[in-house]
Amino acid sequence: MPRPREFDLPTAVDRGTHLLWSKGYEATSLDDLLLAMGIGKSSFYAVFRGKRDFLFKALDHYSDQVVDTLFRDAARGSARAAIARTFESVIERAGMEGCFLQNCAIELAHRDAETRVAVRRGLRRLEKAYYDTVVRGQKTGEIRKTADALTLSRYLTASLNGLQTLARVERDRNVLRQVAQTSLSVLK
Amino acid sequence: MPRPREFDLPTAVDRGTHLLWSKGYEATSLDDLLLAMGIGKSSFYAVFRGKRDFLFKALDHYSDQVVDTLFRDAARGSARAAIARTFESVIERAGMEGCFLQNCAIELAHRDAETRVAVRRGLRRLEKAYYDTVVRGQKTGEIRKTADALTLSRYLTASLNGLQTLARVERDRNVLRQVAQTSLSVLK
DNA sequence: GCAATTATGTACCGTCTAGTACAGAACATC
DNA sequence: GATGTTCTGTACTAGACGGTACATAATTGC
Repeated sequence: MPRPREFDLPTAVDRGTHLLWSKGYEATSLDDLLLAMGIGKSSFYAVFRGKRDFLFKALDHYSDQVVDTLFRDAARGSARAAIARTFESVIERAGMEGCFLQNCAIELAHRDAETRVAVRRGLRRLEKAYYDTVVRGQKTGEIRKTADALTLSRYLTASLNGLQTLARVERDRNVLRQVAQTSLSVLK
Repeated sequence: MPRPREFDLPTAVDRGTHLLWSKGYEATSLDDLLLAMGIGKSSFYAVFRGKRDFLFKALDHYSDQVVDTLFRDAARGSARAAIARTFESVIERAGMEGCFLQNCAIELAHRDAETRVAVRRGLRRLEKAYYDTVVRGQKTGEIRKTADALTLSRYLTASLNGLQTLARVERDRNVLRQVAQTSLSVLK
């Protein structure tokens, strides 16, 4: 009975997410968003309550993906190397759009409780991925056992975000690598 | 001959800076800005070329102040304690407006070259303050001499920004303190 | 008090904003 | 092919946006 929608919703969400991610929430107009998603206004409002509502969907969508991307193949091989790879991938993308979670944390979280919750949920997932890897590294002896795994995972999450900030203005990848190396030296 | 302006320019700049700092550039309208600064449009455009021009003035103004504030009395007493105090003052202001330099780095730096330059200049000042303190600490033996002072100062700048990000969504100050302590453990 | 000069308030410009209303097109069922 | 349902393009709203133009008010030197 119902006519099926013409566009692919996951694809549209993915495209819209990337736009909010790279341009920021306030700087992105609804028309920008629709153009990037490749859909019309009516279709958009048929699925989402508005721009703000879409932001939460985008944050969830991003959170789903980022951990998978950063921690691909993290379960095998060296735990320290897996963690180092997450830092390296930030360095590779220096000067680009950064981390959507951090962007929203900085732009919106201090004045919007709902966004704060969504960002926190995403950062917790990242923290959890670090935690699992740290625990594994502590078992194999790669990572010192004198430090609390939970604290270390939070420290790594914060350090990654610090590196992201620096990567916005610092183009010299060797500088970023030295900073990353210093951050990771805590694990030894 | 010329009629003197009615408002105090430094005060107006300071107020405007604080608004851009707390609300973000895109989310702040020119009218918001004028209201906060307590001046009219004509007066504003008589002094600044526009909203964007004011941003640069605000960034410079902020950069002048933030280092002074964070490193007040940093030259005397323990160097490690002075650095720890900068982290502590971030923790005290958890959930608030964060660091204007980081905010602009995240919101604007990747798509605006001029802002990037202004932010980098500000972060370099912070880095320099850390550098001086680290060098002093290394002389007194408080901070290990095996690490390069310049790298350490960059690491501290990045770590402070990482803590700022976490402080946007994490209200538990003990968690933030543990992360800060882990960051500072690199100095030993 | 007068003229010269400059700061300021206000009205205005065209453009863009998020969001709504609605007509018509496209599909599934029968 | 008719009918009912849903999707989608377009026109529209009311207001906000950054920025400009200009008349008026306020101060100075004389």
